[in-house]
Amino acid sequence: MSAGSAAASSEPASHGPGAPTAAGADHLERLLAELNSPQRDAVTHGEGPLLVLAGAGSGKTRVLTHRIAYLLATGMARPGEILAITFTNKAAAEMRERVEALIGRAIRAMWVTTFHSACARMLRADAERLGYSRSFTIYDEADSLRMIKRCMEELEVDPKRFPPRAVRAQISGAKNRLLDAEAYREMHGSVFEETAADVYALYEKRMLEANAMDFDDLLVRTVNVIELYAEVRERWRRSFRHVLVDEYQDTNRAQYRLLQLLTSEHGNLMVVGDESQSIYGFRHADIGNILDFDRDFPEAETVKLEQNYRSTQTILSAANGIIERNRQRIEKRLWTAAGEGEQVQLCELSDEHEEARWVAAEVERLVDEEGLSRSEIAVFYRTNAMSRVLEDTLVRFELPYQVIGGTKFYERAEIKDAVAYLSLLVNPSDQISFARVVNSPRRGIGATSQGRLAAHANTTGLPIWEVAGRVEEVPGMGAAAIKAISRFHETIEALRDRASRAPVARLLDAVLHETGYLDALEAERTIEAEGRIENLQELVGVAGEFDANRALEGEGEVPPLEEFLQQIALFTEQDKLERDEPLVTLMTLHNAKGLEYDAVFLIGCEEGVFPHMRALEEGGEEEERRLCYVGITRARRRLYMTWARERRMFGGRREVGIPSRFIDELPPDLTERHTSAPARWEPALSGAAAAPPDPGPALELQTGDDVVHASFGDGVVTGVEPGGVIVVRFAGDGSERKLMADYAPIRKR
DNA sequence: CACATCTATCTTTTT
DNA sequence: GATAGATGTG
Repeated sequence: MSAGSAAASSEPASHGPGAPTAAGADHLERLLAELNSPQRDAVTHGEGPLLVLAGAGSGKTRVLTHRIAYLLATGMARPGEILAITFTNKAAAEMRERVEALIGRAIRAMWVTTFHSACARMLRADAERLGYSRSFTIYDEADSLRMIKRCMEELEVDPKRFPPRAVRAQISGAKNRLLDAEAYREMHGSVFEETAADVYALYEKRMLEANAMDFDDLLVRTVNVIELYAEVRERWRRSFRHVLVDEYQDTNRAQYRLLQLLTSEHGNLMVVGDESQSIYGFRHADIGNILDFDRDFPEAETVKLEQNYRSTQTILSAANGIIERNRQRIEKRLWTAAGEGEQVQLCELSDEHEEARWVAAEVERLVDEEGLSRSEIAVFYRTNAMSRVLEDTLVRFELPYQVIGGTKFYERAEIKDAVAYLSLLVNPSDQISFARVVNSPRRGIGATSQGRLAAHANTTGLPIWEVAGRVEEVPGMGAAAIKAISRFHETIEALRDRASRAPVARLLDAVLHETGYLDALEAERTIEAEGRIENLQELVGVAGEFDANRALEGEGEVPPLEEFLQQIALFTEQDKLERDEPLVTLMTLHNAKGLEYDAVFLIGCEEGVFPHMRALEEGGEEEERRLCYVGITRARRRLYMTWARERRMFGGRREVGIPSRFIDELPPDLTERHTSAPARWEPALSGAAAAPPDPGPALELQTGDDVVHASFGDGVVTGVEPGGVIVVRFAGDGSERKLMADYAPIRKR
């Protein structure tokens, strides 16, 4: 602790490590002793750009945290001069904690955040230069899509011919390449792209009027303001003399540009990443950023971390075997000092239900017989929809679990409503939030009246809230609507009066009561409404926590409500990952990045599912393979990969499952195959090229077939009913029973 | 204007 | 099998 404060109070050195004090030297030695040789090279790097190619599990967080501690301990940087960027808020919090543990004290002045949070924070200071107010609202994807639909309506674009989602994808893509509407228009020429350009132009106009930014805007506007204003540029460059970026392989062009703008003078940019784990290309992440780092920053030094501290050699060899097939990569081979470990278990099941049961049974076995904690077991799948069957099964097995991702807390209607109320208090121009809450609960302000309000706002250029304040002036507005809107306006105005002073939790509570929102829910008297009320209470709880933290840390410059809204707008699901209770964790492969578990199940390894058909169509085979690599390398000791011979997609169609190409790409001697037989799992030949296809799914039974039941003995099928139910009369006691053909322990004679 | 019912389409992955 | 949009009814 003494070393840390001594270093911090010294002046930042403009050169490499100076002569530390005796205590400092001791501290430094301890800091470096915990590292292997390439890790130490990275941590003790002097000034200038540095690329750390960190294979999975090679200790990249360790390198980052030690590097920061090193910068502080040597006096190369003061805490306020460091900007460290991570992928999720959770990763950021963890990194801050670990750095603080290393240097032995809290360091509030240091920025450790995500790209989006950092940008939001910078924009709070400078958005006014771009015509936004500092209290701009952050629109999530659903909000921004709503705005796009509105713009399309206004331009009379047929949403059947031009799906709003596709238009939004175009706009988002353009922004990520830092193209504004005009630049985009010049580069594209099809009818669709022309239309997208029109929508894009109007969208930008309406977003500015609404004082709102989408996720892409946060990055783009930050780049804009830094490019346009020399004083802003200078301010941030001076602030961030050392910039460190985690998961660099997932950065896009806008983020790259931002880093370039911030660091081009001093060149103190350290990026850590693994091109083999670049899995956000669909969101315009550019793997070229990491592949071409040494070209973009010619004086860059490169360090490769290949020793893995997480997994068994078998798991690493499996991962290497897969990723080797990619062309877009930098040669890198993971190795470990740990032993070989267990073979990779491959299992073919008849359908997704059997797959889920098999996974559940194996989880149970791992817990009961191998002594694993449930919290050390995870199941990964390609798409969120695949969690459903699994969840049903885990419930039946009474295995406590948590799902990360999927329908998120902050996407629930009631939560979005509550947040929209708060947004409207802060930002009266916010059209989308206005539209969301104006008639929720029902106030008799329907589509017609809302349309009139919006139209009047658009034609006069007045903020929607102004217009609502003078409804009488809106042409065509009926008397009842005028009254309802005026009342609504008064309610919100009264709440706004308190907004700047009151703690967020109390304000939210007042909002929910005084707008009649809670009353309406309570009046519903349904279980669903009760759940909603509970969710809202949880949100009040979140706000209370926020208030408490704020009181603890002292007030910032930003009003509490604004800060709260910004924080939850950029909150992600990973952030709430629970590690205390022993729960089996279910999530998509994308969510799995950066995590590790003793045992990992990768389900749905079928062509078309994983690799996903649409990804393949878009030429993303290599990215799918990287996704597989990410999944495999999450496992410490045990890895299971399963596929189903048949799977029901979107509630009906049966799809025939062919084992994923990734299964075939695994080195055969590392694997052990199992195939579902009607009753049991028999290990097949180890590493056999392909298990002989089993007699198909459930046995096909007809009336008159003779069957044997494990406990009831011989019987005859007397009926076949829909839903896989068969009726069997048993010879033993003459009883007739209904059985599930798929699940009952029966076989044909 | 609110609510119920029907339908088409959907599923990648998310800061 | 869920949801959003369209259509119909009171």
